[in-house]
Amino acid sequence: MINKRTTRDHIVEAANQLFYEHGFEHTSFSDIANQVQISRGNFYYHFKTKDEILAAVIQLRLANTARILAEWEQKGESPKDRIRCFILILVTNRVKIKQFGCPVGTLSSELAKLNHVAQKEANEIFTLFRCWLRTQFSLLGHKSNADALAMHVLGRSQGVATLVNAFKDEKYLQQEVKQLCEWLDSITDE
Amino acid sequence: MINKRTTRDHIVEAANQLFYEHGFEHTSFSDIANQVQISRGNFYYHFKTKDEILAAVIQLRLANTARILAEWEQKGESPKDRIRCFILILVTNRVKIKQFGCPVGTLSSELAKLNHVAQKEANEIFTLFRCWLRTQFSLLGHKSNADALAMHVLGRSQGVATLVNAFKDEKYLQQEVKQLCEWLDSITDE
DNA sequence: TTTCTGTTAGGACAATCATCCTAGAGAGAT
DNA sequence: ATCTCTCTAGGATGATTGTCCTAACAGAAA
Repeated sequence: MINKRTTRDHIVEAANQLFYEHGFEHTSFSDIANQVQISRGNFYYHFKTKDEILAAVIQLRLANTARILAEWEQKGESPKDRIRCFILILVTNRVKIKQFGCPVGTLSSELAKLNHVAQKEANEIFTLFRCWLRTQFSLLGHKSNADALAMHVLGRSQGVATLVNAFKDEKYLQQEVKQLCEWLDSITDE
Repeated sequence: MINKRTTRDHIVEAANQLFYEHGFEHTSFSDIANQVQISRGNFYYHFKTKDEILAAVIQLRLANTARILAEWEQKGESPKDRIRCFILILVTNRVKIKQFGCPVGTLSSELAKLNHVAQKEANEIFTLFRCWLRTQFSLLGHKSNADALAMHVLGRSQGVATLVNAFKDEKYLQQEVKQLCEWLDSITDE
């Protein structure tokens, strides 16, 4: 029972990484099986279809995201600090973003093109960030337009991730992060 | 010669559309052949490999982009008007963006994940916009940071396109476009 | 007519894909 | 030892992929 869970976890973790680095469609059963060092037959025992793996990967990402947001909730003293934590993931994950873009945004747009059933679930990851940011902006006193501000920050991050991925320009990333932080300052202390 | 809409052109146009709507990898030879109503054999006469079609599609997009930028150059009276033209493509193409995202950004990130050889050529489309915007900001008197401003507008647009595609929220799009235009005003008249 | 050249159709090819199946290993219980 | 159950391995399946081949067609040139 314990052994089953670990193998399954290994599969989901490998799929999570490969879906991010090579895309959902460009990742095959064999790719994942090779990464985990198990046979394709064993693989099938744990997941009947590719969509099942995708669903599991999305669940994993949702859980990881929720965990990170909870951590920020504790770490950041003020709502402003917490929002800064969000902005700074661009810096923290810059190496991977340069190579593969934002995991949330790229999965979302890939599934949109495939017209995939899991599209909605994948976008829930966006929604987690959105709601969390909205809460922080509300706490900052921007109750009336908290959602718009949340979407704004989310969009700015997405844009930066896309262009950093295209141009591999770290200076641009730093510049935009700085600008975003300044924007955050400008709407908080008045 | 005058009305020379050759089979080859039809193929490239169909591929251009399908690559945008379903992605490069998820579009097969058969898909394109079906769309153009020709046989796969005829197809092969015009393009030996899938990468050749991709290269042709990118060339088509580069030409189309250059044409549009030239049009804006003539239509827009001031550099500011021209930059506004760029910002407003989000509104003009909002229906397609909602469904499939930005054609430039999504192709770029897909090819990045595939580690495709045509990655660089695809990013040239971004570069066309970037250089054109840079020129406009230079003409506006922002010579020293024209490139940063160009990248900023480009990034904001990309972010909006990604989130509109995910959330299908047209009100958010309108709001961000308005904000971008206001930002443009704020850095021009002082 | 015959010949040549550019174009088309349709099938063949090996490779790869997601999926499915069966045999068996290993451990624990009886 | 036998039985049972979870887990694993590896091959088979049929569909689809990108790629390639060859025969036939059309129109112009000879």
